[in-house]
Amino acid sequence: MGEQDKKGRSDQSSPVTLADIAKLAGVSPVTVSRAINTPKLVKPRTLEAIERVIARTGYVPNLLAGGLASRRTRLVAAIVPSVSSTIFAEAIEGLNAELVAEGYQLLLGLSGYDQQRELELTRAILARRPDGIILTGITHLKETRAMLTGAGLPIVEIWDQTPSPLDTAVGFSHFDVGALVAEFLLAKGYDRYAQIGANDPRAVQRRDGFVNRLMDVAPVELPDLEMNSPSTFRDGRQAMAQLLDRGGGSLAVFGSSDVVAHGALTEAIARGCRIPEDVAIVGFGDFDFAPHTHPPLTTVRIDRRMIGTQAARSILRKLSGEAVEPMIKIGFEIVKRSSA
Amino acid sequence: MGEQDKKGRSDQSSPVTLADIAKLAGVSPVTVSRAINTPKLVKPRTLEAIERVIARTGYVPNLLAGGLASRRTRLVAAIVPSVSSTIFAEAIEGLNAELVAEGYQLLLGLSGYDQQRELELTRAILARRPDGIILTGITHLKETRAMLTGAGLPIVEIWDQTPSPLDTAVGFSHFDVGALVAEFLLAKGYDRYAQIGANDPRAVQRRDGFVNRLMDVAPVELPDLEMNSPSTFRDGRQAMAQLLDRGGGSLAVFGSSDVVAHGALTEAIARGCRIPEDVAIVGFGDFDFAPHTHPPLTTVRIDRRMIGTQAARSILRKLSGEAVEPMIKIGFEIVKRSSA
DNA sequence: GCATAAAATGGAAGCGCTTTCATTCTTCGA
DNA sequence: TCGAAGAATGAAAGCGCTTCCATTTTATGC
Repeated sequence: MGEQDKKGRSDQSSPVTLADIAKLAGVSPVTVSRAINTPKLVKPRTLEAIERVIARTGYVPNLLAGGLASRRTRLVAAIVPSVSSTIFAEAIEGLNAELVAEGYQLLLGLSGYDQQRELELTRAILARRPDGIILTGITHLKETRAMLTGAGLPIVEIWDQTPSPLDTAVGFSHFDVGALVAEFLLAKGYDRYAQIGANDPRAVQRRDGFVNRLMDVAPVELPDLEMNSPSTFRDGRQAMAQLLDRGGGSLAVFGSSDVVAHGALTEAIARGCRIPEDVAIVGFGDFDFAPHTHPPLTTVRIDRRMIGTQAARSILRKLSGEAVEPMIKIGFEIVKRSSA
Repeated sequence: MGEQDKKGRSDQSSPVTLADIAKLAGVSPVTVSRAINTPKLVKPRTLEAIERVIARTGYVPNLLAGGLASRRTRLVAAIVPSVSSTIFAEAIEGLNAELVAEGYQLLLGLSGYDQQRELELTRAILARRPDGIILTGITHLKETRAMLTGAGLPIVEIWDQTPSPLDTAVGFSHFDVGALVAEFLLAKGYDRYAQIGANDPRAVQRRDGFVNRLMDVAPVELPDLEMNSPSTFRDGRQAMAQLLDRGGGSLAVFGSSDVVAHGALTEAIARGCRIPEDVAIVGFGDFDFAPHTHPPLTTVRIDRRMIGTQAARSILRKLSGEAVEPMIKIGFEIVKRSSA
């Protein structure tokens, strides 16, 4: 079992077509099509006969042909930076669950935080005529935007908030997250405030919100390091080392993700700092490990999965002709543990 | 910008077709097709003219039509249990990178460790006529196997090892992993040996290998808990609690994943056990957090990404008519840290 | 300058399905 | 028993591309 012809002939792939089923069942192709797509339009007796033939032959409809003819592919595409980061993975899971329940399939694109790649992916994806597309973030290349709006399909931008989405957006204000964390830390009172973070647009927004809120209180220190997204444990550790080397009083740090915050935390501990008296750290994302770091990490929680769920619903609703609000907000909250 | 017609008319989606381009460029459709797919068959002058028209009109080829006609979709599907577990996410990333480089797209299916869902996904996926398909594991429903072999496309089963793959497999022996861990723990000498794990086929294989190797030395204890995959931190903690409650001497535990091992470790620490004198723990997967647990987790490392990479290569090679060895083995090794 | 091979191009058919729109069966009230 | 309305079914066309083959153009050698 399982010998695979190497591309040679005898490759009858799916020899059985809808026409074959029709012939075997003694009906016309249209009827078979209806039996599959709109069974209630077919007389029970006929339906049963057709289903029997389908089962017997192992017929698998060709959705390429179907999609070409009907202009509906039941395919929804999503472009995310990465999937090995829990943050996007869970959104994908939520998205997928919702889509599958409605008979849609997920076409995945990974952009690696690269807008040029996002553009190429968009082109490749649009070529498959998905019924809808989901993008991460609200900053895209001009060409990407043009291509997308020209394609005339439902679009959802996730993970961020904007008054002017391409079509629809599901997310929250990263600026507000930064401000909230600043507020939180401010209430506890530290001598120094710093931010450690990556350079993707959303992380930058969080930093800006943080900096902005602290503007009148203290300058926010930034480590002198180039940190590309996704930032790593090592990044966090190095950044913290730098901050600590500068000396000064008690330090409050906002990390652009739990990963980087965990690195920072580890460095602080390694240097014997007392947490959170000498050094306080707040992360972002509430990753799985956050409750289990030493000490447990205070962080910002977002319902990641819900982002995917809502994105799917937006698309699905649009496809069924319902109106959808252009901006769906997702909540966030600080989860207080021991690191701050 | 961005108003989305609600399914109404005026939905000319992609108004421009290959025929339009042909007309505008003053050539026949065939020539445009060649300009896109096999540019070297077209005279430079003509090519340039066509490309200009394409750029000007923003033409995006319809791959549904293309795939239908050519019987090649440049689509590769992958079914994995989940994507929010790093373990599969990284394989997906590796897979995707390799595919994209060759102009292929990834169609993703999430089975949630459910074979019935795997079957449904397989059917839905096959309907899109992918050029190849990747499945997780080597145990599938009879119907799934039948459908797959009948479809006549390259198949790769990943994450496990087998002498009789459906077509090709990329992975390693989970049984051997279990045996290796047993060996490792045995060398250190403990009074009791236990395994904590999930119930997916691969986790079970790891347990069996572990149990088998220890057979002549000591009975391997198992907690009395139902643990569905993916097993959780909480599962690990509870399981360890149970094992510790039973009393007895020093204990060596093999967890079916780093997550569950981390939970176990945490419980042991919470009870004041000395690690690794009183309790030793070995995980599986070498997840990102493994070096950062307290104490750092000893575990089994696999090149997860490479599994994806090799899977993609297998498919790609098959598609280009090259021969591919039916079983590609991926190495694994114990990463010794402080927990064992 | 001409025959010949090679390079470019085009015509026709068809991939496997769905969409009108038309036709044939049923059902049911009068 | 008949006719009308509704339920089932079917015929034909076409979705947008590629394939196969034939035809035209260009380059090459003598």
